[in-house]
Amino acid sequence: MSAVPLHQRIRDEIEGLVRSGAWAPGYRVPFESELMAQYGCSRMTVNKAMSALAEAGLIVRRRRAGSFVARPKVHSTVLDIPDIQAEITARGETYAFRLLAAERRPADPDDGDEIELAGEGELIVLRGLHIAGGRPFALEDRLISLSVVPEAATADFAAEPPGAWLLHHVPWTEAESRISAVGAEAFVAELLALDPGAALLAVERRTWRAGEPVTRVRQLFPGEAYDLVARFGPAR
Amino acid sequence: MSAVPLHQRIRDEIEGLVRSGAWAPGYRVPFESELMAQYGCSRMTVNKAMSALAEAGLIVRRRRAGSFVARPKVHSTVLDIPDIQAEITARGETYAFRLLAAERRPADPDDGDEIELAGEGELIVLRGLHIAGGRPFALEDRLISLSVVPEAATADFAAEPPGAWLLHHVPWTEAESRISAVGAEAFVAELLALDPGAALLAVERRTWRAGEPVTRVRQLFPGEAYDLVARFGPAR
DNA sequence: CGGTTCAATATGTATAGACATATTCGCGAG
DNA sequence: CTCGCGAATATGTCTATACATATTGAACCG
Repeated sequence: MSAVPLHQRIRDEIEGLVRSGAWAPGYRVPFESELMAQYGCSRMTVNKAMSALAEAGLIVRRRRAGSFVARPKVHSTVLDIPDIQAEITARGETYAFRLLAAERRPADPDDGDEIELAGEGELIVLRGLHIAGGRPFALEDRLISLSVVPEAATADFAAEPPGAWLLHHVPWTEAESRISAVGAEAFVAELLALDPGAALLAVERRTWRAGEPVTRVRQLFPGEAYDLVARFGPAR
Repeated sequence: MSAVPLHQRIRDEIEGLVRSGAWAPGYRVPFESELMAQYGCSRMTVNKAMSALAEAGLIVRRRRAGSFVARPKVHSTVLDIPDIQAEITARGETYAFRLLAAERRPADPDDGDEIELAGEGELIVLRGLHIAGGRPFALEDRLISLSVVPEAATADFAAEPPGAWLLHHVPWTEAESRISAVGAEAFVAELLALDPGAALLAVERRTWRAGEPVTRVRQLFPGEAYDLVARFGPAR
């Protein structure tokens, strides 16, 4: 009853192994000859699957060396506000992250976001301030699921901001962003050194890895300070 | 000196014909057998090119019938705020567009945006208000290049808002969006029925077709009224 | 010891042929 | 005239084979 063509099945299985993290970036995917043996098919069939994965950017192929799980480009998924730190230093400004609060605890049973992330397990709950050129640049509130990302328990988010840390440690995620504009509440205005009511760009992003919720972040940017740029067109 | 493989060349040439609009949506692409003859190669080579185009969503293939230039899904390019009208009616609210100003003229020689769009030719310059459920929803300022889209000269933008009209008449575009938050100026606040200084979501989008600039639009949304949602992940 | 050459190897491209499958068209029966 | 069925057709999948090309590692030589 397999209406699924073989090259598709090979492709899907490898894609699953990559996206789930079972094969980390840099891992050497089996050679075409090995996959031929494993699936009992011809090289062209394996090749079709692997070429498609390479075109999709999940693997990188090198003659004579083999095929490897790609290291996702930091800028991969457009608009992701990929890495505020990288963004700022690329502009030539100094960057700092001030961790305002950090705790580890189970989900608040009244908070849907927290329950979705933590399940029965625990969360990391963070608040921090991104600082560019000495001036406040963004306020960030973040939740991280410890059941999906146990390594987060021992990460030092004062040294490496959580966004950057997650990008480096949890590749191949999917994300959904909601973007809106809000006026600054009093305590936010104070933290960002703005007048109360000033226009802020609000970004809320939720991220999954192979269907498992990884993190949820809310970021507030002074409206004038940040332009979110998204470009759509031919990938190559 | 063609380091370009043949299947890639076939793919690129067809992609160019589609993206430039030379082959409109619905056009029947030559059969594999015809392309075999045209390029003097085997069917597998043609097939590789066509399969890739199909996967990229540029063409649709139907057994026995042939291959056709795809009709781009309105929602294709994420985050494009594709069609405000469609968005609003999908929510079950009534939609209206009030055209506040429309003119046709050469580019202002002091305005870079206008010159880029018009070149030596003329522009359509529009201002309009999107209205949802009887209340102002967005203010839109738009430029359209008449040299790239001559049909725009005879379009009735009071009947069909310019965003929707362009989506239906100029497929296969690329776009770049800049998103920020601003406080409402007095005249904007009045048009949108808000207090001056209220937080607005500002979207500026520029669109190209095969490298030619098509349109540039600035839209202002009441921050609380609109959530821009962008989702990133497996395309299929 | 350093550098060059060369052969081994994994992927890249292309071919010809075969059979499967979905869809359409036309023909013939009712 | 309509319905159903079968033949024609374009794409979908897969095989076996061949040669090209980039890269690596090791043998070889100065």
